[in-house]
Amino acid sequence: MATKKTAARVTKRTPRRSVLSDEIYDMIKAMIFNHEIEPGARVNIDSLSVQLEVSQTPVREALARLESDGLIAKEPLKGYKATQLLSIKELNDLFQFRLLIEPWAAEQAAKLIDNTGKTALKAEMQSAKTALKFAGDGQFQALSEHDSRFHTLISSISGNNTVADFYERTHCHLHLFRLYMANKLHLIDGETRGDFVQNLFEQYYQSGSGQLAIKEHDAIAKAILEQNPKAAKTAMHAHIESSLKRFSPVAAARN
Amino acid sequence: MATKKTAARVTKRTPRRSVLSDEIYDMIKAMIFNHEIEPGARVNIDSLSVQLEVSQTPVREALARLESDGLIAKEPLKGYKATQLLSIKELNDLFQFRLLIEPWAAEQAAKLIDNTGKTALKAEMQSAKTALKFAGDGQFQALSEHDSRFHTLISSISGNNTVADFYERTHCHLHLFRLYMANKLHLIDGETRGDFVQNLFEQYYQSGSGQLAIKEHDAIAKAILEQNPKAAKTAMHAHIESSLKRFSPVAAARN
DNA sequence: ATCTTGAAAATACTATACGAAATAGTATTC
DNA sequence: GAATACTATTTCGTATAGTATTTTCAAGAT
Repeated sequence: MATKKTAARVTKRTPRRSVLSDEIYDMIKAMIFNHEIEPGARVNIDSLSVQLEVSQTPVREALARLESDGLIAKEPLKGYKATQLLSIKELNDLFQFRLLIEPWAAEQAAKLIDNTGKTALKAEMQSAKTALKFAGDGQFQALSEHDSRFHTLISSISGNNTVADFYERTHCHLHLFRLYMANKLHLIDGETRGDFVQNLFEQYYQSGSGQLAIKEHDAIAKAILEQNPKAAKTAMHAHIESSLKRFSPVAAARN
Repeated sequence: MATKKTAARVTKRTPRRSVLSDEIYDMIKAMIFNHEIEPGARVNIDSLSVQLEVSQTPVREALARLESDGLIAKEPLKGYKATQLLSIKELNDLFQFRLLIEPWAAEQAAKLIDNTGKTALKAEMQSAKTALKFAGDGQFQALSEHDSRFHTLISSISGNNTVADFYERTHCHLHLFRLYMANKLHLIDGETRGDFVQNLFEQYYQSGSGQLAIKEHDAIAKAILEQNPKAAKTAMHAHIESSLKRFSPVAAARN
């Protein structure tokens, strides 16, 4: 009988990856990320649960969390809808917030980094460079993902979990990626300001600023690895300001 | 016609206070706030729904939101439990974070405040003083609520909604109040270190530091009302550091 | 023609019951 | 005494039904 039970257990379906509602949360977030759910679009619980082939319960929990993340908004008795793209002011506010915490985080990271951290930081920079060489069409996405990991890594090395946590909660790379995608999609739709937008991206992200961002990351990483707090702080500050300058025209094109 | 419509709406049963799950969210948060749900205690969906006399659905949504607020932790397949009290490190991290954003917010507030803001700020200071005169037993709670409103107000006057939002999400007054209450309750339970704790609170919160905090608030409010950004920034910085000093021994007593 | 209005349809919200699966605790076997 | 098997409890997800509210839209009133 023991054998029988064991056999039964072996044949049993995979032991359950995690909690379904967490997976649904990630899935919906991804849908927002890549415009499967467009900014401002209504999010219907029923159709989502049908689409994802789960019941409403996990969908509801996921949406509740996404709401408190500020990624979707709830209007009582009217339902959820994806939040709009960042306005110019919101973009500025967000980057001002980042300017308050991230330069400090970089400074701390330079002070406190250990060998594990150094290895991780070097690895991230290395993998980013090789990935960006081949990314091709998905280059901006690859850049965005690297950017997210890079900043997350530094804030975690800072040793202050509260700061690291709040950086995460900005979901800034998600917001920036949505801005990028929104313009890109308009381009595909063949809007007349296509040339402007096209120029913007080719110039800023794929050839120009993509490389520029990596250069800025290099400067930050270098300062941290050399344990030079002042330099790390300045480099991070410069990077965030420079990044804001790159994104402002994109947001402006939509406001 | 318009009249008729209005009439019909009036006779109709109350248009529904809001969404139940929002109310439940507030209720559970309040239960955490005042130790009806103790730190680390398990939170059972079923019993909560029975206790609050609602079904499980709104409880689930509320708990999902509370989790992303960091007030409740979820262990997959084991359920929810209230988070522990802040450790010394967490307290330090939290206050470091506040030091990064709140002095800046005070500075901005001093630059940008308008008449509406001035009126609100004066009113808050005034009502706090009168409330604290009469509060008696609930003095610390009154102080805590004033503190929360005061800092929220300033961060909102700063004009940066992202910063204001993230200040809110620290739930710092809730965490501090829990620390306070935890010690207070132990006192009631008659623990032997009662004298120590008693002394701590009588000295720091009810007579001493309660007044001190108000004095510090006064200095901040004055600087902002006089539109002196530099002074506002330094005053806020000093206040947060001083506040941390007041709470550290409390947290230390529990770690 | 514009504006109400009011029913039908769609959707959000809540309640409830059930089942599958995992955890935790207890008993049993070797 | 340790590994195993069994039981109880609890979480997690599903399904479904019913109510409340918003939305839609076409007929009727101004």
